[in-house]
Amino acid sequence: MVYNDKHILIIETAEGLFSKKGYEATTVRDIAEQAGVNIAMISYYFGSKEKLLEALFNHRLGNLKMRVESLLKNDSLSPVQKMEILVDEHIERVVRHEGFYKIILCEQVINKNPAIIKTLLEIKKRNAELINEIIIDGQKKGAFKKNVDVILLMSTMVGTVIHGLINQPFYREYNELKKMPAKEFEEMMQKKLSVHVKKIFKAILTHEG
Amino acid sequence: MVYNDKHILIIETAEGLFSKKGYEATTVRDIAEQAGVNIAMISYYFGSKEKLLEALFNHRLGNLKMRVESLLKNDSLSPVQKMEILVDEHIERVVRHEGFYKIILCEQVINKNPAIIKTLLEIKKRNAELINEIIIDGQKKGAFKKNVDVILLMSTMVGTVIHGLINQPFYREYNELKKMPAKEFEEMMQKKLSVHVKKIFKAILTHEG
DNA sequence: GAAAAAATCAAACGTTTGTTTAATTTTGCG
DNA sequence: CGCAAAATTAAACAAACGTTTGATTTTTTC
Repeated sequence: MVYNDKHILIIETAEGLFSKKGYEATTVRDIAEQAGVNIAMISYYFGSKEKLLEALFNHRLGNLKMRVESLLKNDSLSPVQKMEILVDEHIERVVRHEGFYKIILCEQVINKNPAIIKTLLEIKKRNAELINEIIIDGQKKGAFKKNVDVILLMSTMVGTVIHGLINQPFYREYNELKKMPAKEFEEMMQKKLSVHVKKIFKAILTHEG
Repeated sequence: MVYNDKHILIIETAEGLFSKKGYEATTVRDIAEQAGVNIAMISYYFGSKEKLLEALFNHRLGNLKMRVESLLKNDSLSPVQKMEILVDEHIERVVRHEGFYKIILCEQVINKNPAIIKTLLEIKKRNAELINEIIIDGQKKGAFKKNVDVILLMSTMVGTVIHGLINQPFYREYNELKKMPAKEFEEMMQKKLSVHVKKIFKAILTHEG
């Protein structure tokens, strides 16, 4: 399925509403009004509200050819460097599409749509295998420890980043940063998350000291 | 507000459905049927579906007098020990009420109910201050590093644990543990999470060698 | 430029939603 | 018991939901 401009307008309008109000609480009338299209267009283009959600997942995850996958083959990078790029890549993606990753978070818990479940599972599996390859390479080179739990490592990365973003308003309040401009704060948070997660990865993976 | 047996039956039935299907997708008819009560009882007892959600948050978080708070005053425990107890306490709570913590996860993103937002913010603030006290104590005693980001530390703990639980089915598949009995797997996962998060905490907090 | 296809629209569709009503049963108390 | 309060019920409520219809406009194709 290839989407034209109007498809994408509707999809991304829906994305914004789904992420703010949740999928179920968002009505097709909401979406149509905010996108400036007739209500019937959503069924006309996508078939149903649920198919629209599938289309959103398709739009955001369909061509997810990770830049990162090429660097795996790059022998000039150390396992540690590869891990750092992987972390930054993930953080950048979640920051750029924060709304969508909030939707994923909720739909992972709630959703029973087989197509969406399958998509998410495939991505997780691919990421786990990618990370595992780097880890095994690092272990062979003596840089990484034995007995690394790949899924727990991923859970920490994904969980830390999305919770860091969800906690942003609380972070501002707790650290008395309410006056900081949004843009500046966002960049600071991205940098802090990057340093934080990398530090965790090093602690779990490497024999530092 | 004090809840009788029927209140609690309805609240906990709703909890199960909310956590599986989401708040919006769960109907009061679902709840009434599964709880074995008449549909009108929900409005009669709680006023509305939304008030029922508030009652659930009240029920689970209202008397959340942390066992943990007493140990803070306990001078016979080291800061590291306190942190370990704190981590285990959190994991145990989330494992025991996995459904409820899934609801929190989603409602944090979606919900705009002022009472719920306020409750969650207060708990976060109290937890942050509790953790911060332990950290400051650990720093004074020379056991902990300077410049610890409390909110990021919390985000890692909370995010890792809930994502670990969400990823359980994937964990089983990826690690080929499908045949392991549910009970045994759950205990293993809880133990793994405990070790994993504690390791992270030590790496971020202490000057290990 | 005429015919065909695609896009857009207002209106209506049947369902389902949370909530309320009004009648009835059960409970608690003097 | 007797009576008031609480609990429970089936039925009805209006509102909102996702979707469809059928007419109309716009675009594409030859």
